[in-house]
Amino acid sequence: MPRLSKTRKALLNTMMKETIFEAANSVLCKHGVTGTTMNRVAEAANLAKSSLYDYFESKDDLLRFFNTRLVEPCFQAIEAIANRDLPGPQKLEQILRTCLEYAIEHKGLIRLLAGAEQSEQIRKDVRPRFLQLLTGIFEQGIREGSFRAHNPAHTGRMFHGCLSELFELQADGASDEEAMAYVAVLIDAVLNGFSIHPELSLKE
Amino acid sequence: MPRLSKTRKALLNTMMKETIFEAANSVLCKHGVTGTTMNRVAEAANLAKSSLYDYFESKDDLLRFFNTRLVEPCFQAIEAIANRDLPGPQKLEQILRTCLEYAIEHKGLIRLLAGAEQSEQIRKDVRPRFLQLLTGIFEQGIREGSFRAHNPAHTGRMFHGCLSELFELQADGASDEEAMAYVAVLIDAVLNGFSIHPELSLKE
Amino acid sequence: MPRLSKTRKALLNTMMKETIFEAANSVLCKHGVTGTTMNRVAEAANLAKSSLYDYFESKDDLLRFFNTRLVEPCFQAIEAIANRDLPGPQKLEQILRTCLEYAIEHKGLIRLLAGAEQSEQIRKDVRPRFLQLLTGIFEQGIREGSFRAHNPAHTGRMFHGCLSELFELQADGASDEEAMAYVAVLIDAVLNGFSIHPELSLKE
Amino acid sequence: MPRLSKTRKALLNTMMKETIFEAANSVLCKHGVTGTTMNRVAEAANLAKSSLYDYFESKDDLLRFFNTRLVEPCFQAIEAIANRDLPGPQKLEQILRTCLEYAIEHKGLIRLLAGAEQSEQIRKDVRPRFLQLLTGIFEQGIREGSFRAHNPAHTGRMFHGCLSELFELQADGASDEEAMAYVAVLIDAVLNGFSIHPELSLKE
DNA sequence: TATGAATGAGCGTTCATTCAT
DNA sequence: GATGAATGAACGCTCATTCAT
Repeated sequence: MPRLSKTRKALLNTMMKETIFEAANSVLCKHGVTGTTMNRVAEAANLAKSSLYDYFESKDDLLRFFNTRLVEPCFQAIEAIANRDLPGPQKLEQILRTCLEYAIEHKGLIRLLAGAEQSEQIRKDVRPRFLQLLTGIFEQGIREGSFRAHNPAHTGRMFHGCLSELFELQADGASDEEAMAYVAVLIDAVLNGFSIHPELSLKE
Repeated sequence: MPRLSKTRKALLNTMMKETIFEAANSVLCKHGVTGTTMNRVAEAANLAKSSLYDYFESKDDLLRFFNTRLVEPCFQAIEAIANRDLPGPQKLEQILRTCLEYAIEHKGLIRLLAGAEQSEQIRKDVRPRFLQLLTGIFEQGIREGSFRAHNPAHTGRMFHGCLSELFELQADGASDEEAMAYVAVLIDAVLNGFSIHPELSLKE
Repeated sequence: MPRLSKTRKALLNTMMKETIFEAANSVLCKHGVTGTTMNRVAEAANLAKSSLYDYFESKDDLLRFFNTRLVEPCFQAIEAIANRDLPGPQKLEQILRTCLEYAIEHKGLIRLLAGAEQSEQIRKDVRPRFLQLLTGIFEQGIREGSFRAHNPAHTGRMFHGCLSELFELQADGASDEEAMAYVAVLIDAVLNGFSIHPELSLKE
Repeated sequence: MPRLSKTRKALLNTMMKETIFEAANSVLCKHGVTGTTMNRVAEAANLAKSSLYDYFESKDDLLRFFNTRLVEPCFQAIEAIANRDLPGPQKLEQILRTCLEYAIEHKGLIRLLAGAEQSEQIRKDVRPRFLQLLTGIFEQGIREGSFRAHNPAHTGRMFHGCLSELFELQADGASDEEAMAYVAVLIDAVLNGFSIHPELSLKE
């Protein structure tokens, strides 16, 4: 039964990675990125420190796994939305809702993405791609005539900032309801702006 | 002459703190928060490492001083704007411009406020106060009839997110011109929204 | 059938040791003594790391096996030469040629015997016996009247030093031809000395 | 008195380096190059491990200090001899005597140079230079008509091998008298060869 | 007052070895 | 008999902090 054994082996390996990942996740939630040391992860996983290295090549590798498991799926869901045949504003709305779902489900994600101590790795990987994606949506919105002709890189960035605050909000311990309310306001503000009679507000 | 000597002492102490702060600031700009070690600060200040402890109780204390010297003045300038007798939208605009000026002038501030390595301490101190202040402005704006009646805590948060991106932008190495352009778009978007005919876009 | 099974067992055991040895040898050639880790050996042998311990008590034991398989045969060939009925100079010549052959054939031997990372174990085992053997040959040579009446322990040691350089030369990456040339010079020098009119060179 | 203080400082620093060096030297003698760990050195020096790094940048730096303090002076003395206006054979003789002196005085040198566990660093630095130097002397000797026209790189190498054995001899715990005797034999052998009537010994 | 010297806890990583299955 | 999982000790190194002078 070498096939079975191989399968089993792979499965066990995957489960251990998962266990360690969860341990690391809990450490991350408690101590932040900087405080996530191999020592603490090992302790949380009830393993010898050296055993971590049987499943992750290095600390970097372990952190990269957070990308794979938390950030990347979320980002890909976002990317899928961006590629749909939808008007820009609705894309933004759906992206927001997706982020909300992820943030509610995976609390660890928040530590990773909230400003305080983002993993350098993740920042470098994801941030530019995300900004570019948002820029694209704003470009589309402008083309469609639904958005004003602002520099889309800048409006994209603004939207990104508002989105980050969603994670911050949750990192601050807000309830899921608050997070949902925040998203609702954000959606409305994107579509309708903050201001009443906006085109007049500055001139008068 | 105990009084004079006391005064002199206090003055000297203040000057030394200043010297060390500047040294630390230069280190911060070059190496980031994590890279700001007591060793490097001492070297930059031309002082023995142990002498730093005569003026700052700990590294944390030193970092908190950045709050006092960089973040706090900026925040107080913002607070002053918030307390002026101005319509909400204009307050936001002036706050933005103030932040821009500070960020351009004090590059160390950026390292402190942006990205992966923000000082946890500073976050905890400033963030809630800032959010509250922005909330107040949005409340005022709603009262004045210039802003829609969104939950002002949420719109404040959104604005904060957009503002954070200003620091991120600069941490990414953007030119001052780009930063200015971003601020201009942000001001316009706050006032006029992203969308065209916003009040219709959702209904149709 | 205990006897048969015992025989078979012993045979299998021997074969496994051989397999592991060959794997270790290839690792040794590639990575040197220090770089020969149990992990690498196991990988090269296509065995679990722990299985190595079924055949060798410890890493030291494994390294000692190199003695048995590489060094010892070479040494015994040398010993055989020493025991032949030959004049001393010719014994030395044949020993040299034998060493050359071994070194050319078994590159692992070189890693074991040359340079910075010689196996301490092997040194301790082989060196004194080799020195003694060479001493014996020089004694014989003196008795026969072919060598000057130097302290044979010392001349033996000198010869050993020259021989070591053969391995060093190869460890430095010299071609087989160079190694042969070195041996040729060494033979000639032993027989004829470095100097011309040697017996006069000091007196004049 | 800044000048005095600076001098004192430098002196103390030098003395500490010396202390650590001696501690490291004792560790080296006891445990060999591989066994010379920062832990052991610190313990031998009665210092915290981290304090070693106040005087040496790294373990490599510490080992390089052995070069500076033990190997290099010896090598430079040898180099000076090589550059004197002397016939080749006498150069070799003087080099031998110099090595003997050094080896008698600095027992730590022996662990560094004897084959068992030479420092890789030192090997790479010194060995080729030494071989080249010896080659030069043999070239000169051939030119002068005192040495046979062997490939001088090879005879140089042979001489180097004989010299190495001097250090080995001492590492084996031989008395200074034995070492001297070895050198005497080596000198005589270089000048007069091992063999009697050498030019005939092979032909007949 | 200022400092040089020293420290201890902790970091990420490696590796020979053990043991239940 | 062979293995995967796990371990503990040690490695080189960093850094905030302390203390006698």
